[in-house]
Amino acid sequence: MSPKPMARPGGRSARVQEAVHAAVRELEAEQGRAKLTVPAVAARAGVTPSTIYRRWGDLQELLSDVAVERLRPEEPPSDHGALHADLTAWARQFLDEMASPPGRAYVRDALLGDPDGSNAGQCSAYAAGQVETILARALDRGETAPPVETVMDLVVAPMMYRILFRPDPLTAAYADHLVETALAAPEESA
Amino acid sequence: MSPKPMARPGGRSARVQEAVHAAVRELEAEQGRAKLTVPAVAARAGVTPSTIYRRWGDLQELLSDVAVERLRPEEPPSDHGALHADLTAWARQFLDEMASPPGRAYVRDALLGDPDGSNAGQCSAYAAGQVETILARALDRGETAPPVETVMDLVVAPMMYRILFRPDPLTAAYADHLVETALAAPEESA
DNA sequence: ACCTTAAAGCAACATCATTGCGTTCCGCCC
DNA sequence: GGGCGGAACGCAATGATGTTGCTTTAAGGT
Repeated sequence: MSPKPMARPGGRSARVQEAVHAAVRELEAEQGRAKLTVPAVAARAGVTPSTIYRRWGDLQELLSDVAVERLRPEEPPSDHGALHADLTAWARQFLDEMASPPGRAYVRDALLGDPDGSNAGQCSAYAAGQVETILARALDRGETAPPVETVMDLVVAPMMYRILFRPDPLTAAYADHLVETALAAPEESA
Repeated sequence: MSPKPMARPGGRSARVQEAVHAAVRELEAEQGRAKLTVPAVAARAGVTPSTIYRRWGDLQELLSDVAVERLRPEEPPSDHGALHADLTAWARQFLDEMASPPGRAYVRDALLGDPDGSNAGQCSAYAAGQVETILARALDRGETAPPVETVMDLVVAPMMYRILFRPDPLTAAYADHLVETALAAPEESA
């Protein structure tokens, strides 16, 4: 649901949506979240506040929308020629991005203004898609690979849990450890 | 940080805090979250809105505060005489409570109004404490038990991840599966 | 019992959220 | 290609919420 279902996808609506999203990114970068308010975003985007309220409902939903867009992976995971190397590299990068202060903020925002959970589902789908790509490549090479669900449970979930629920810093070594566990696990799954 | 650090713990401050918390619970039960607003809570609690704004900052922090209180376990996990049975029973109950609509709401609230992450950390600490109790009992009996961190990573984290990021319903069988995995894991950890 | 001071009350003010109505412009069909 | 229907936007007024300085109360220490 990143871009809300637009009955009128082209032209002005699209321009407004882009302008508003850009305004959010700019204001966030310039003044931080505290100064982010619907009227402020509207002014920067050259739109009236009522437009934003009508399209997004409130600030949280708008931020959630923007956050999900930022969390969308921009390219498929890099190919290192072997499952273990691919997964390790991906997990490290994922942890790095998500555990960073901006990453944490995006995740929180995505979860926040999301009454039906569709934005959060989208985030999970992004990660699952990346993992899926890595595993499919491994199978293509003739390697044995665990199911996606196993990797989600053993690698992605622990990282996200710690990011959300624990203040402690996280290291690449932790990501490596989780990958080891996942690849050592029996091949069946939930 | 459930009860904010009160320089004046006794007497009126305590009464006000309790009244406000009670007002939140009542209004939430009576009218749902949509109608929950700071002035409304203040009116029900018999306080002025400014008191709430000063003590909690905004509605989200107040809700986070109340949510954490509700997530505090009320009793130690039940003792079934064996590690496997104890963990399975606890995991099922935990999943049941957290995956329910009110449970999801509390978790989200707790994460939400929590700039420094201390409330979220408290939630995690509650779960870790319960697990710790179960594992300590097992060791007392002479059973071998994995470290707390392993159980957090292999049982708690996957459940919370799915609760937060996926709309799909979760079953007791899933909790059982996670416990199996955790108890089958090698004894070392992160 | 007094003094100190954190915390609550009060009230005015600023800002934000909401809504009805008129206008614009997209997308479609003739 | 020109007009038609309707969705989305702009504008402006209104009500609700968030914010702040000053005053008053009462808890806790001396």
